[in-house]
Amino acid sequence: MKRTRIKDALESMDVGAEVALAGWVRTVRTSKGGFSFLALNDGSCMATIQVVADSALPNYDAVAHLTTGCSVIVRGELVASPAKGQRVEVKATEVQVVGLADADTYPIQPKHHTFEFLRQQAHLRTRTNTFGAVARVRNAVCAAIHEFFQSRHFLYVHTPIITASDCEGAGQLFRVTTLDHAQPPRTPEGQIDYSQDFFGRSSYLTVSGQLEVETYACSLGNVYTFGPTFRAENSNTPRHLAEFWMVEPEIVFADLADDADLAEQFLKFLFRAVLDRCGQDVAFFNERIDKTVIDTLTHVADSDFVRLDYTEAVEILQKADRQWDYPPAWGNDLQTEHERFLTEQTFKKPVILMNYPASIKPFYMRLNDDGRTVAAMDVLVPKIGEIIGGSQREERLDVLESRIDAQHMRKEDYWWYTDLRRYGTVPHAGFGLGLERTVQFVTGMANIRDVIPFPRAPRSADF
RNA sequence: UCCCCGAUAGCUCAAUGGUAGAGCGAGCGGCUGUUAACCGCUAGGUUCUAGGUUCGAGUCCUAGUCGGGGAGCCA
Repeated sequence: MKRTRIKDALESMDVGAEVALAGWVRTVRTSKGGFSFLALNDGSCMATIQVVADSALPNYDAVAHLTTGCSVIVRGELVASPAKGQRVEVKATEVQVVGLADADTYPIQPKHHTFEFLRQQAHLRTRTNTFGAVARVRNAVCAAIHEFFQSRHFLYVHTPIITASDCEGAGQLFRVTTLDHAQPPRTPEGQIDYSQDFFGRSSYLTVSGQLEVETYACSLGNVYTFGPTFRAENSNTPRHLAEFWMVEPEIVFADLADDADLAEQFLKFLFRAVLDRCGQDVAFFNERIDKTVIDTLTHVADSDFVRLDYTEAVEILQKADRQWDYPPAWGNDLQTEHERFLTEQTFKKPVILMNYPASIKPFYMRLNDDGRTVAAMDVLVPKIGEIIGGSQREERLDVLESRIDAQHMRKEDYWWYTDLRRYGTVPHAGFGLGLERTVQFVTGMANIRDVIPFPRAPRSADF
């Protein structure tokens, strides 16, 4: 059948049009006067369309007993609504009941549910206003990510999900193995012999596509990866997942300032795209979830990001008139309370913090001329905190190798990575943007587990 | 992993150590061009689990499980 999207019927079709709607019943209001009102949703938009079914329908008795969650196909005429609340409604000439939903057991009721409850019903929660809206916004963000980079001629690169490099330095890794856990092969020393494993060595799920994507950047120009990422950290917070999606652009013949400019343009593009294309959904979030979302998004999209050296930030924090749980000190990483103070109190807009102490950052970040800081950059936004982490990469072979040594890593594991510096090295830079944190920011959703379809977190891998 | 808080009807929540309730949802009836409609009636409970204190525990104590918030790690 050729379906009429409810969004089209509501927004752009003329009275008198014949429509064929298909979707799920949200609420039913039956009058004993011989007609029923069905509120129908098909996911194409936030709104439901009102279907008027009367007793002239041959199966009217069944229609009048529809309940929340039933699926139906409705054919009829789009007519002007005589009552307040909607421009148009559908006068049904046929209501085909496709699937019933037993009201005694169907978990989604036309009432408020907590997000904690709906997380246990993740397969059905997209039938609610909130999760339908989250899904549409997430889709819009993903489309905008590709648009932004494609329109700037960045090459989309698929970096591997499974990686054999066992020390990328970005957190705990999930091991990938086909060995028998009960009886793993052992080396003469009694260690598990991973040389007999599937890949002939230890392998893991990736924590970042950055090192691999640098190889494409250093031959094909500006590139980006966009895919799933895995961290085995025991993080139990509303901002962390064990499986999440990350966007990682890499730009060549570019330095940290170029990187920061790209990050700012990128975020503004994404926020503007959501405001322009998901108006109904964002309006819903602004009304029901976080009353500041639209103001914040608009403000961020229209204002210049602050650029601030780590060293200056520490000075600002030390002079601030407030008590810290952790007093700021040069050489320590900034605490969440510090980051939020800078972006929410001091500047009231996104802040790009740059040039962190080398001792607290990974080996691949470029050492600055002062010898004690690296060309790192974090973009901080209100409420979420760090949404982007990036850096200019160390392109000088000797400096890179000494940094690898200093962090007690094995140079031979990075032979291909250092080759990029050995042959035709170029200055380059990049960053990582957490997709879910971005969706959190634009929707105001407080818990990251509610902006990904099936969240994976410690002790939580249902569905 | 650490700190704090929580777990009672399908859902959202009440209940001084003394007979476990309400709203919503569901079923039935009434009413109505209705808007998460409205009115009435009915059904619906191992108060997370295991111990303990007490004449008596949803309530107090101990341990555990699960969930939420904060912190750390980070995107």
